[in-house]
Amino acid sequence: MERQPFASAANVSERLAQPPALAISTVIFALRPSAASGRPTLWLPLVRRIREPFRGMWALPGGPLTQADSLLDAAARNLRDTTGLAPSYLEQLYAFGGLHRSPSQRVVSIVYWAMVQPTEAEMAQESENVKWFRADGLETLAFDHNHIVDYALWRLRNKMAYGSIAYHLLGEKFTLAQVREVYEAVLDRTVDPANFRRQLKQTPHIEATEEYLQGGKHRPPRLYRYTGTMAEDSPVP
Amino acid sequence: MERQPFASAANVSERLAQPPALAISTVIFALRPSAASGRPTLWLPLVRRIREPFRGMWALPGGPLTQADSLLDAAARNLRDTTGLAPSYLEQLYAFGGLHRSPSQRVVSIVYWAMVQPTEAEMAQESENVKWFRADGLETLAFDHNHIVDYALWRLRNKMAYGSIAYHLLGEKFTLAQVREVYEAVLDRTVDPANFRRQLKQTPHIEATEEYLQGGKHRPPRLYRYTGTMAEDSPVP
DNA sequence: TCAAAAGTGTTGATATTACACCCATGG
DNA sequence: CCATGGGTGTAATATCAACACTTTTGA
Repeated sequence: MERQPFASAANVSERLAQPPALAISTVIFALRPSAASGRPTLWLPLVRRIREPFRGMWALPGGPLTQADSLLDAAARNLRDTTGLAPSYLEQLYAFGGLHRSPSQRVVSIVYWAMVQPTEAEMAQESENVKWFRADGLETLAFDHNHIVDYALWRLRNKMAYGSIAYHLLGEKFTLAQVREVYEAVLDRTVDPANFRRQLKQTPHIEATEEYLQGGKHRPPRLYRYTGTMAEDSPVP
Repeated sequence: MERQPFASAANVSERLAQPPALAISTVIFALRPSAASGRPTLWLPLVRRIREPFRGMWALPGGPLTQADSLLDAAARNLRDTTGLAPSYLEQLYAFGGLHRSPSQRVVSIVYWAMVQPTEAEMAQESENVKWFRADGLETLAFDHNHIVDYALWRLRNKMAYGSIAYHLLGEKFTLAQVREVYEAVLDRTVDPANFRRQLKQTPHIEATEEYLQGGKHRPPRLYRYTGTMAEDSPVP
C-alpha cells in the first residue's frame, strides 16, 4: 500500500524510478481427445507473439492490466478477447515478479488459471496466431511461461486430489466415468472405478439426474450434475 | 505480458491511461503468550498510517515495489525495514486488485505472509507507530486489510491441517507439546496429546535431539528439531 | 448370447480416535 | 509420595484399496 513510516523510507523512494509494468496472463485448461488414443487429455491455448521480445514464439494469452477492470475481470476479458472462451472456472494462480522475466522492461504478471468445458473448447477459434497444445511436453515458450504452466499443472493436480475442480472441465451433465477419466488424465494414473464412484457419491454438490447417457455401446450410465459454485474452495473476493 | 494479438487490441490500449500502482504488503504472524491465560496465541504487528488516506489507522506493513527487488525480496525488505524482523517463513499470499481498495488511486497489492519465531518476536521493537495485536478480534484497519488478514488466517489454518507450517512459529528446538499448542492456538480446538504425538513422529523432517527441556515443573520433555526447508510445500521460485 | 461397461458387495489392510495406563520429575 | 504433564499401549471404529460379482445394454 502507500508508503509506510519506515526506518529507511528515504532509501526506498530513491529506488522508485519508474514502476514495473503490470500484466495479466491466463493459463487455460480444457479437455480434448488425444490424437492417438482418443482418451481425454489436457490442452491449453497459446498465442503467437507478433513482436519482440520472443517474436514468433508461443506464449500464454495476456495483456496489460487496464484501469477499469479488477484483476478477475481483466483475466476474464483477456480470455474472451484472445480465444473467445467463457470459462467455467477462473481463479488467481500466482503473481510472478522476478527481475528478468522479460529482457526489455521489468514486468510483474498476475497469472490466473481457467478451465473451460469441452463444448466451449471445440468452438474456440484457432488461427494462425492462436492454437491449442497438449499441456504435457510443451515446446519452449516465451518468457518464463513454461515455468508458469508447470506450476499451474502442479496446482491443478493438487487441487484435484481434494477439491471440486474436475467438474469444471466437464459439461453441465456428466457420467461418473467421465469424472474418473478427468482424474486419470490429469493425475496420469488409473483409478479404480468402483471405489472412485463411491467416493464421489458421498461428496457434496454431486446430484444424480434421472437421465442416462444414450448412444454408447453398452449399458447407459446415469448422468450427474454439479451443484457447487466456482468459488467453492477459495474464499477470495 | 506485453500486448498480444487480440481481436480488440485497440480497445485495450485505449483503456491504458496510467497504470495502477503496485505495492507489497506483509501479514506477519508470531506466537505470543496471551495476556489472560498465558497460553500462546497468534499476534501480528501493524503500523500506524502517518498520512492520508486512513491517517492514524493501523495497517499492514507495506510499501511500493522497488525496481531492484523481486517480489519475495521486496517483502523481506519490507518486513525488516518496518519491524526489524527476519522471517523463518515467507510466502506469497495473494494479489489484491479490486478497483476501490484505496480511495485515492488504484493500487494493486501483492501480499506476502510471514511467520517469525518467538525469540525474534520478543526482540521486535514496538514504537508509537508499530505495535503488536492479537490476530483475532482486530479493530477496523485501513484499506481492505481486515479482509486480507482474514484470508491469511484462513490459509494458515488450512495449511496447518496438512503441511509443515507450525514449526516456523517455533524456535530451532521445541517439544512436541509446543507444536501441539500451536495447533490448538491456530485451529482453536483441543487436540489429543497421545495421538498428536504419534502423527508427528511419522511425519518427515522431524528429528529427535538428545536434549530435554529442563526447568519445567514435571518430567522434562524431549526436544525435537525441524529439518525441512521453507519452500517445502510451495514449489514457487 | 456374448462382450464390455455400469454398478454393487465383500474383505483385509490401514489410519483415526478415545482413553487407560505407566514414567519421571519438582515440590 | 503425590500431582502433573510426558510418553506408550490398545481396542473400537472409520476409511481405503483390491477385486469378485451382478446388471444392463448393443451388436
